Amino acid sequence: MARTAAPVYDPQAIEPKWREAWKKAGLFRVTEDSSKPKFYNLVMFPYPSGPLHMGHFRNYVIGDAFARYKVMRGFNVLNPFGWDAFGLPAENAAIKSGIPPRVSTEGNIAISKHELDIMGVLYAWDREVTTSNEDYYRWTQWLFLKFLDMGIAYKQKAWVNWCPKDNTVLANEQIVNGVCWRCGTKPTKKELEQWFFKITAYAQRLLDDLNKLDRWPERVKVMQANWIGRSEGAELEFFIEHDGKLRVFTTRPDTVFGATFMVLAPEHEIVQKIVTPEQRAAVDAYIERTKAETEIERLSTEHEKTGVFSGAYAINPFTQERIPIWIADYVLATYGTGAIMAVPAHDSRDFEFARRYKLPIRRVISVSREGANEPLDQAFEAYDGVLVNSGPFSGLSVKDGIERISAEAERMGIGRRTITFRLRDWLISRQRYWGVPIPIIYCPDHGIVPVPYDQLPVRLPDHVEFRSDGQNPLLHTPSFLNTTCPKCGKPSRRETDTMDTFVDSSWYFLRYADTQNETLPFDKKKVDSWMPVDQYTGGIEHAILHLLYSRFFMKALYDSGMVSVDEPFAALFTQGMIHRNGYVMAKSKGNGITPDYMVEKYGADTGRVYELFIGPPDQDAEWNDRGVDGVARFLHRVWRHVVGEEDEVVPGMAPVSNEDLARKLHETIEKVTRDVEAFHFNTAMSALMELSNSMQDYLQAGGERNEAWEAVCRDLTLMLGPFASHLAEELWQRLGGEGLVVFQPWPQADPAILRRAQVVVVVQVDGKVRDRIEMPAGIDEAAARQRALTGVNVRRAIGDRAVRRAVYVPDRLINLVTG
RNA sequence: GCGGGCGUAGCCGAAUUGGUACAGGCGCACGGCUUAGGACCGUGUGGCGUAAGCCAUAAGGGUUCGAGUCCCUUCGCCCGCACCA
Repeated sequence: MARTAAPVYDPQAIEPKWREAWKKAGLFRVTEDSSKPKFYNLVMFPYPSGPLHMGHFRNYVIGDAFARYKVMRGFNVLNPFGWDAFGLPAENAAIKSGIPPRVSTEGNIAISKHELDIMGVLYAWDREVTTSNEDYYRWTQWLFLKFLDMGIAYKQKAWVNWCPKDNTVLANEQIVNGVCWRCGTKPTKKELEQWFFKITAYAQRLLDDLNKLDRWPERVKVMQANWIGRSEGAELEFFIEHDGKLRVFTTRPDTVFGATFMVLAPEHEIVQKIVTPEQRAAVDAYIERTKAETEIERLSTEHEKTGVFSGAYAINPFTQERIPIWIADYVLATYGTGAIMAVPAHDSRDFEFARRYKLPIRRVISVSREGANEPLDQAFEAYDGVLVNSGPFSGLSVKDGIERISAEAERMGIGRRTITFRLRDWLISRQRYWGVPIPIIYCPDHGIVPVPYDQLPVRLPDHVEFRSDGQNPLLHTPSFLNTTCPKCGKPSRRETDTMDTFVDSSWYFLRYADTQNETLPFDKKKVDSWMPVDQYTGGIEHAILHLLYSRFFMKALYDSGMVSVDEPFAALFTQGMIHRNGYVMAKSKGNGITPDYMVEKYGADTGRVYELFIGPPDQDAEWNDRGVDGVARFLHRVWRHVVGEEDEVVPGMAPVSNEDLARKLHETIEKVTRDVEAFHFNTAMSALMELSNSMQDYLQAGGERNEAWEAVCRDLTLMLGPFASHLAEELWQRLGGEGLVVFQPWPQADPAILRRAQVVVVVQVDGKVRDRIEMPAGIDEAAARQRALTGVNVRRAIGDRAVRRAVYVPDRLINLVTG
């Protein structure tokens, strides 16, 4: 038992030098003119909040491992990183502490960078993008002006969601479960002049092109489709008695004969015009009441439907009946036309409302013509019925009824078929300081004047006074506020609103292609050579917001001719979150494991491999401190096998041949390759552990550390390259390998070695396993059957019955059927 | 309510196309090494049974030579949307 003084695995001693080596070798420093095929690998860039924990690192480790793997597979890999650096936390901190956002943000970036570095997560740092830097946000402003030119940026007075805590407006997408996505406060309503992007102009394309995204998770596409919310139907006009008309949107024009009243949203502008003197007091009181209600209360399905009669009547254009016009907050001002025709018999909400206010309910759809006048105890909403009580249309199917009544409304000049989307235009104004200034000037003579392109950027002043009342400091910064009109030179005022930070993140992946450009946001050729992103990895929380906005940007830029593809992300992977002690790992929960702790206790590689091994990457996973120990043991064992010289022989072990070990190696190469391509990193790590176990068996059975063994060591080392990257480099060097692992070709499985001479065929009798017999590979059915019948167990299981037939799966299984 | 997904050892989880259920890790047991160790190294580990074998993938049924995988019913859990006319 020779005990030589082989060095032990000491991660802290070896890791720093390999990080230096990668940087020195220019890992991920790329240009677009390469003979290799391009691969754009991207992880969602973060808001720089300072210290990172291992929960954050799942994303970065997956991205880093995949990028390194693709380099080894011979791709020219663009693997950039940056910082989504504008945003409220820095500004709120400034109000509390007085530290300017630019200072705290830069500090946080430095801290985060350090943590990425010590974990061996490396990027094309020469392409780093920081959205709060002038050389980035001037181009965000440039794109705003471009959108203005294209007519897809506009300013409008609107009732908007206002977060009283953050003191700013919110886009519809930023209200999650009825509360502010950032701070959880219930938003209120305010009527303000605001800037919008016309994302609704792209609704149909955003919906249709989801079909192109065959490498996106189904659930993300479903969420986006639901969010876009396309509805086919018709707009119909109802005359208001005495004066005017009312347009409604309905998906069920076939039920128009059952419209027994109308409902307006309280905010509908016609309300004030039609309300009668007798009802005025009641209507005003009702509107006041609904204003006081929060969005969450009003939108709840449990919320009992309330309303008030306006005093006015409309005429149902098909029945000529006088029907009352009500005002109720279950109708939303922002969807459709803000008004509906109520068909209580066939809409559960109208039904509930009619019951409460004793309004007539008339059935116009029935399963058959006979059941026409049976009373209903709930709305009949099904599409499989026939029209009844509908004049000349009675007897038609719902489908035909929709067609014919829509056509008739068009002929009468009171309606048209139309499509409505749930998606609203994107409200981008924010009444806050730490964001991209909207490049607009208000001139007393010329009104809204865009800042000319060549006068960009509109600089965000660093020295402002933060106010405890939360008001935008820009309003109180004369040097920013006061300017002159670009058209006439008169004293004018700047727009003080800044842009939603989701604007910044809607195009950062394009800037990575051309970060140094000083004349344009990006050069078309450079962007075209990298886009689309081949693999995008990030959190599911961006399923709608960021991913929808970026798709919109890409389509708008495609239309402007600035880019040649109209979908930004060809493949999307959304990783699950890491929990610990029952909670999502988070600084605020105090359950975070820091990279510094991991590096100090185990080394970066153990942390990297554990992040990959912890479970299926698309699912949430529980951090288990003992599981980390298991991974550490695995890496130590690999070291012992590859570097060590100790004798590991255990008496009595069955010998493992070099051939068997080589086959295991090539099976592993095949499996790890397939798993990594499919993002099954957990099973890829398992496969590497299995190979290590086989190497252990080989040594314990007295296998020599011969040339064949060394070949196994080399390929295992290469396969560890993307994952336990530092360890792999060290092993590679000790094995006498040339250059860096990350620049070696990924090992290839050799079919000749994979091929077995002998295979174990499972023998079943009537579907139950009775034997396993070694047979020559490629054996035909007749021969396999003959051999299968030789087994004692098999013969006993068959007994005196006859084998009626056999099902043979070549080289794997034969099932003898007696029944 | 609508839409999507899931249910496998004590725990996290494996299982191309329907073809040996439970790979890998944790935990546990035993052994080694140690003054000692909850460290490290090794061996074993679904249940019942002396064994042959039988039973096991939420529950029940179906299709099939064969079902964790496909179909139906029920139960449970998770996620998304939720008065969108």
